[in-house]
This record gives sequence, C-alpha cells and structure tokens, in this order.
Amino acid sequence: MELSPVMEAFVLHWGEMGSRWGLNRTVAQIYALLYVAGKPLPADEIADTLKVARSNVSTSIRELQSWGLIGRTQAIGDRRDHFMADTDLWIAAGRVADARKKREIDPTLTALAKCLSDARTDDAIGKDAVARIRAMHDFLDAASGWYEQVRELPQSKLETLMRMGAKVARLEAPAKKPKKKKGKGRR
Amino acid sequence: MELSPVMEAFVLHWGEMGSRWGLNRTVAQIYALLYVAGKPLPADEIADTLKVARSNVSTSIRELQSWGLIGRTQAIGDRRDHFMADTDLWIAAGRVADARKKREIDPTLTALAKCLSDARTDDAIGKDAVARIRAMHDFLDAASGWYEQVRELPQSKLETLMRMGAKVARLEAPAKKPKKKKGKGRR
DNA sequence: ATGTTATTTCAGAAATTTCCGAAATAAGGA
DNA sequence: TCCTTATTTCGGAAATTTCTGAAATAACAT
Repeated sequence: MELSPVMEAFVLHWGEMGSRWGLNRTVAQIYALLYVAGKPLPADEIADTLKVARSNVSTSIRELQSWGLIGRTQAIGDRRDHFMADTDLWIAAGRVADARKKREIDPTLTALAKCLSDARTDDAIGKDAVARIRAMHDFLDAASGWYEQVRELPQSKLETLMRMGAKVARLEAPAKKPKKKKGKGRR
Repeated sequence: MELSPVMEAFVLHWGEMGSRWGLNRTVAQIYALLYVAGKPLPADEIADTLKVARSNVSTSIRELQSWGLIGRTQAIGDRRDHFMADTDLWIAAGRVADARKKREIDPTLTALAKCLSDARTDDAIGKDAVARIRAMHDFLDAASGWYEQVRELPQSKLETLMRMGAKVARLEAPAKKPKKKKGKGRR
C-alpha cells in the first residue's frame, strides 16, 4: 500500500504519540495505518508499507489484539489473515482505558492493600505513614469504583452525563466571555 | 533516612508503576519516598535512601517539579533545598492529568489539525481517509474540551458530579444483586 | 508424503533510555 | 579574595527496549 503524504504524516505522528502511551512506535504506527486505511490489510502489506520486519508486525499485531484494538478477518481466495482497526473511537478509547486500568491501577491497588496488611507487623513504620498509604489506597479505590460504574453506562447515557458535566461547569463558573459560539483549541 | 520494610515495598512498587506511566523508575520512587516520608527531605538524603546518584536525584526532582508534584522548601540553619510531595491526592492527580493532557493530547490535536489542512493539497489521499482523520480530530477535541470544563469545577462540584455518575449508573443498570452495602474491589 | 505459503518464535543487533560520576557552576561565608 | 557547601550539567557507561533475520512451526494443497 502506498501512503499519501498526509497519511504518512498521520502514521508517523501517531507513532510518536503512541510511545508516550504504553505502546511502542511500531504498534502505534500499525494501529494508525489500519485506522486510515479503512480496510483490512494483511500483515506483509503492513510490513511493506511501514518498512519494518514482518516478524515485528506479527508481534505488534499480537499486542494490538491484547489491547482489543484490532480485529482479524479473512478475504476470499486469500489464505492470509487481514487486520482491521476499530473505527468507532468511543469503543477504541474505552478499550484503551480498560486495558490501562487493568494493567496500571488494579495491580497498584493490590500492592497497596498488601502494604496496609503488612504494616501491622512492621514496627518500624509510623502511624502517619500508614495513614498516608491508606489515603492513597482509598483514593485509587474510589476512582477505580467510579470508573467501573461509569463504564457500565451505555454510550448514550455517558454522553448525557458528559453534557451534564459541562452544564454544571457553566453554572458554577459563569463564563467570563459568554460568546456562546464554538471555540476550538482553548489553550 | 531508614526505610521500614513496608515503606520500602511501597517505594519499590511505585517505582515499577511509574514506569508504566510516563515517569521513569527513579522519578516515581522519589515521589513515593517524599509522599510516605511526610516531611521535606534534602536531595542528598533522598540519594542515600534510594541508593542512587546525587545527580540523578537532581534531574528527577526537576522532572517532578515540571509535573507540579513536589514543592521546594527551606529549613532554618540548613542551606540545602528540601523537597516535599503534595499530600492532597486530588491535587496531585489533577496535576498529572493536566500534564499528560498537555504533553499527549494537545500536540496530537495540533498535528491532526495540520493533517486536515494539508489534506486539501494532497491529491493522493481519499475522501474517506480524510473523513476518518477528521473523526479522530473531532473525537479528541470533544474529549479535550469536556476535560477542560470539568477541570474548572471546584472539587466539591466534581465530587457531586461523580456521585451523579454513580447514580445514573445505578438507575440505568439496576444492580443484579441489590445488596446496597459497601463493596470494595469489584473484579 | 512433499511442496508451498502464512505465521510465530527467539537470539542477538541496534536503538533508546536511564543512570553515574566527574567537572562546572552557583552561592555563601570568612 | 579563597574556601566550603549545594546544585546542575553532561559525556559516556550500563540497562532496557525495540527490532531484525533466520529458523521453527503451522496449515493447507497436491
């Protein structure tokens, strides 16, 4: 597949950004490629287009699947697997959030709970230090629980909730310049 | 400073986790240490406790400051700087979220906007590919705008909003087992 | 079976990030 | 000024991550 200049820029930027998230460059680039391509691509075509080793594509695709970001399909008359990115960004974002929570927050909660239980037999730790660890645990636990509840909402309800959030914000801090029309990049 | 077993476990785990976020191990460990310590520590004591080079502490502290996660104080009769972590986790979490948005989301939005503008003179790109890039841009832009609005809420309002979220969730999906008492780790 | 094509695994090469330690800079005293 | 102490900078060492290319595996057809 030949990339147009803009598609190439898109893929390259996404690769850069992906590395700021948990993903590595190739993984992010593959996702970006599949996303703009808009159609299922076989692994060797991905390797060709991005100029990376076929084996690298294999590994990266496995990772993308573990994030739930791409699907595998078949084309008739073609034995190769074809891969396609989810184009519903709500779903994709949700998948990423779920995966990150599971990899980052949940293990931390477990570790903090263990710290708190161990603290009982640690006579060298101060009460206040334990209290701070507990504060950390409770904070994450609350955030985690809230996330799970919100996550169960159907998308429509979630959108309502977001609008409510915006409304509450507007009521609370009565916009200094009530221009009421659209304003894009704020900062 | 001598670390008790639990404090050490806390610091070590935090170091592991930090690297899943943007921070590196040392940076995360220093934050954890300052957080449990609960009092300002001078840089060389941090280096001693964590067994890392003094210069590494210097660099890491600069990074923590760029995230807005620690403050610098002075002690009388001591020319050294002392550093202390913010113990208000709402504030700390907000700082992290702000910094990540600024480093990850905002530049991506800029890049996507440029892609869209460049797409006009790219005759090799298809209409549908442009549409997908636009969808990505609009999605991030909406999320970004929503975040900024919510971010302006005072903490009390934010907590209200979170409770509302939980409530909406409960109304929508009428809990299969309405035990109604507290339940911690869900998964 | 044997050949052909698709995919995965994996050891080590290459690239990147993190970290140390020496030297430079800064900021006070004396 | 010169000495002492605190901090930062920075070249390159060490550790880690990413990527490649070759070999192994799998899956199907003849």
